[in-house]
Amino acid sequence: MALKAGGTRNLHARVIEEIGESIVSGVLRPGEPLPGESQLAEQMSVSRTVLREALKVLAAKGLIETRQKTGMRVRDPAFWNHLDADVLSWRCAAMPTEDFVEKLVEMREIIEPAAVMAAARRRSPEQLEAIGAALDAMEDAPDLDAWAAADLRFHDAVLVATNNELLSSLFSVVETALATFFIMSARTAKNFKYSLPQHRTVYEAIRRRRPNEAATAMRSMIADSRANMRKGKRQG
Amino acid sequence: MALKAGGTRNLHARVIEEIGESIVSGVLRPGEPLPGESQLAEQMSVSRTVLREALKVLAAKGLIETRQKTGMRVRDPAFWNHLDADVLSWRCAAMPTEDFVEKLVEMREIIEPAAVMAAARRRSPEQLEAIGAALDAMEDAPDLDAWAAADLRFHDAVLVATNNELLSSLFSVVETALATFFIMSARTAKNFKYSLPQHRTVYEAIRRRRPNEAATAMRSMIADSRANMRKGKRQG
DNA sequence: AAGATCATATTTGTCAGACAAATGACAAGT
DNA sequence: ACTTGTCATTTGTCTGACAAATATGATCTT
Repeated sequence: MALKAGGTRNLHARVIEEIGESIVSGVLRPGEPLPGESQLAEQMSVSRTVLREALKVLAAKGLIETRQKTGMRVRDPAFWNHLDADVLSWRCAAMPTEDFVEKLVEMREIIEPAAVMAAARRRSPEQLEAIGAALDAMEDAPDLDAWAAADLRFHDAVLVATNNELLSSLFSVVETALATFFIMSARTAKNFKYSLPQHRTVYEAIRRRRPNEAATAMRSMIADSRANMRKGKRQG
Repeated sequence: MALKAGGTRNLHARVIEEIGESIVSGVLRPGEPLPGESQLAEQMSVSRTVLREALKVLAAKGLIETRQKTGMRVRDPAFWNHLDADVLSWRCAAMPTEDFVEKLVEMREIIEPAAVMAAARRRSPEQLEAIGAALDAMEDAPDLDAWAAADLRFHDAVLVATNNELLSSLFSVVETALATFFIMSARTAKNFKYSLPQHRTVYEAIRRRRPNEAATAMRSMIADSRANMRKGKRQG
């Protein structure tokens, strides 16, 4: 959610990020043995205690594997928790290749139409209202940033309305990763197309409990979003 | 993947599991402050060092939040990494309610049809062969366990063939959680319906690069699987 | 010479105690 | 009533030590 300020975090957080990024970005290759704890701790100017706390977290994310005497090794990417928010963000920071963005967009194309269908069936009145509030915020948005923020809230509200926390959790992970690219693209796209009418169509379909209508509207919305990204890419 | 043997793991692993399960199962309610580190460490008969390593991991999973002076608090479930393999498995251990299984099945219904479509478009020859190998293993399966294992390999091979590690990662998390319920159900279902023909249809559709055929076959497969679970439930 | 067995050194795992930094709570002053 | 400052408590970090595991190489056996 909030952008991480790089300066005043705890030490282990910095260590986690530094090593994690090195692994995800490919600086540390899979199978490669890392230096011993003592050595690595000294190298990073932290105590072994702090380093170990960081290593445990990285192990929990599936990035490394540690055995006594052998030391630590970078695990094969197949074992990484790709859906971990940190892993994903490190990957975004390191690998802004179109290939990866495509994978994220593909996830979104799978999740969101299914999500609006579920939301149309199961949303509560309060959840519907939350979606409507985000929609209003988009209409009143003074600038692009406010619009993007409200848009995110809109999609988030829809996902919450599915009443399936696995689904909303998945979306939040994917979406925060996509948001960076999205904002980037929106900024560069001169003739950016605000897809408010489609948002309203989605909202209405959810309100009237029409799963199929909601899904088709959402699909066309995503198609536009994709087009916007392409446009931004060409101009950037 | 492998079942965790409870006995000889490292201390912090045990602490992680114990606290994590307590949180996910609801014994420790959200917002509730945990005892201080020193006290908690003594209470669990481990050093503060070990306890802290465990707490960092739990914090990385979004389960707890720690601030100086205030201590630790259990975070609201909205912040949990529901897609974390551990969180999910703890939840399965603690909450075998039908409600939760429904959510898992819903995820599967969303993921798999989309996945086979992607696989039909992008699979490599090697990936196709892996799917076929799993299919053969299912045909030759001597007992239910072997059949279930091969079935899992089949679905896994399909997901890998999407060439989208986010998708396969998601599936592996959901599926391992579902597997426990699935095997349980299969055991109790006397007239269990082996859906091999449908598996073959899926395979053929992927081989011939027919996304839509693959998707419909997969959908009917999942529908049968769901019916089997219901059947098992009634008889168990 | 080849293989099995064992000793050892190295590395992670765990522990205990200390101090630093942050911060909520409360007292004091305006 | 509000601000300010002190204080105590809790987490954050460091250090050094020992236990447990195990890869490596030496030694012994065949």
